[in-house]
Amino acid sequence: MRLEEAKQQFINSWGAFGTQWGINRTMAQIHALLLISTEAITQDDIMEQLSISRGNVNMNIRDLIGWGLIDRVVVQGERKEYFTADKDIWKVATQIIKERKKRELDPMLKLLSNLENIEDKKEKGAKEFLQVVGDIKKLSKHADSLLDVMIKAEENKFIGAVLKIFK
Amino acid sequence: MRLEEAKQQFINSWGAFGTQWGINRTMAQIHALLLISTEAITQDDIMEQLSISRGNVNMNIRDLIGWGLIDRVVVQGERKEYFTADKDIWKVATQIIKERKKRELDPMLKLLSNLENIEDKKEKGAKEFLQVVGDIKKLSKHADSLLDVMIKAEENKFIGAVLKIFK
DNA sequence: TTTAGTTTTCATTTATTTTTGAAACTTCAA
DNA sequence: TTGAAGTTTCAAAAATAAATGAAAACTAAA
Repeated sequence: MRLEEAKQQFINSWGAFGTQWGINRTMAQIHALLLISTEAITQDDIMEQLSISRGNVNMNIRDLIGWGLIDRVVVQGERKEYFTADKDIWKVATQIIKERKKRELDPMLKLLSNLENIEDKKEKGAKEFLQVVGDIKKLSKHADSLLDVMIKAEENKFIGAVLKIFK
Repeated sequence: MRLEEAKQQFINSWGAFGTQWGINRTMAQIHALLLISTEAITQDDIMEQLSISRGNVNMNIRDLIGWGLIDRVVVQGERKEYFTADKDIWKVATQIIKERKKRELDPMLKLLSNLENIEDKKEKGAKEFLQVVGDIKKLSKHADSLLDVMIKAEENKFIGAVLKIFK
């Protein structure tokens, strides 16, 4: 396989994996493209490389910035905006974890706490319901703190050194 | 909030969360319904409770069985098939991890190894590409073994005892 | 066998998500 | 100011994913 072919396959497969994880295919592809771009590139570059429309590029870039996965960079003497992605995969992973935690785990914990507040706790089946809800909540909380440790590892020198095995 | 309302909200929210994780909304709802059902229920029960068609129920049940999340059970003297879900949330989690690992992580590792086999490794940009691919592969492998530990914990008494803190 | 009850399949339909592209908006140099 | 270069928005179109429902295929009792 040649380099260009491999790059193309990386972008396509990354898009396909994204889909399975509930991430927009194009967003994943743009991220993939930026990951393997040695220099910052423009919206026009992305449009051309992925054969997609300007609007599509623009919206997904905005999302990716919202996820903290890519950055705008200013190039001296250039009018156009350029974009880059952080190449440190561990940082990418912790950033994604951080965001998904905030967007999904936190709301889930809130929901579960809510559901525990039913009035008729003596009702038939209430015990079983509360058991399941409580168990999911407990597991979610453990996952939450486990992920916190991983995120902190990125920010804290000491934990980072300990967890370096995983880098 | 009353129990019935809470159950309904649990099912609906679970479906919504599923969507975000790339899981079919109905599949997640059926699983939720079975999680909070004290007894085994039939396809007709599910159709009625979730207001969905027979075909839909049937296909999603098949998928859920494929994921190892629900089981067919035979009820004495009944012609119809009944279904139950394992209520042990830790088992549910490890089962999902196990399956996603098999369906997604393994193929990803295979892809990445493939991409490392480019012919023109001296080409401009090849070094950076191989760096990113290699890094993702490394991280994936670490995630893979970390998840293996978690899965093993479910099957191995000793590790299980150690990780009991997370249950 | 036959047949009534039950499950499965899958071509079509429906719903949801994503993409497009043109207009509106912004920015900045002349 | 003006206008050209660049960016953003969003209604409509296209693509994709999911659901329906009726027919086919099972299954077990009569």
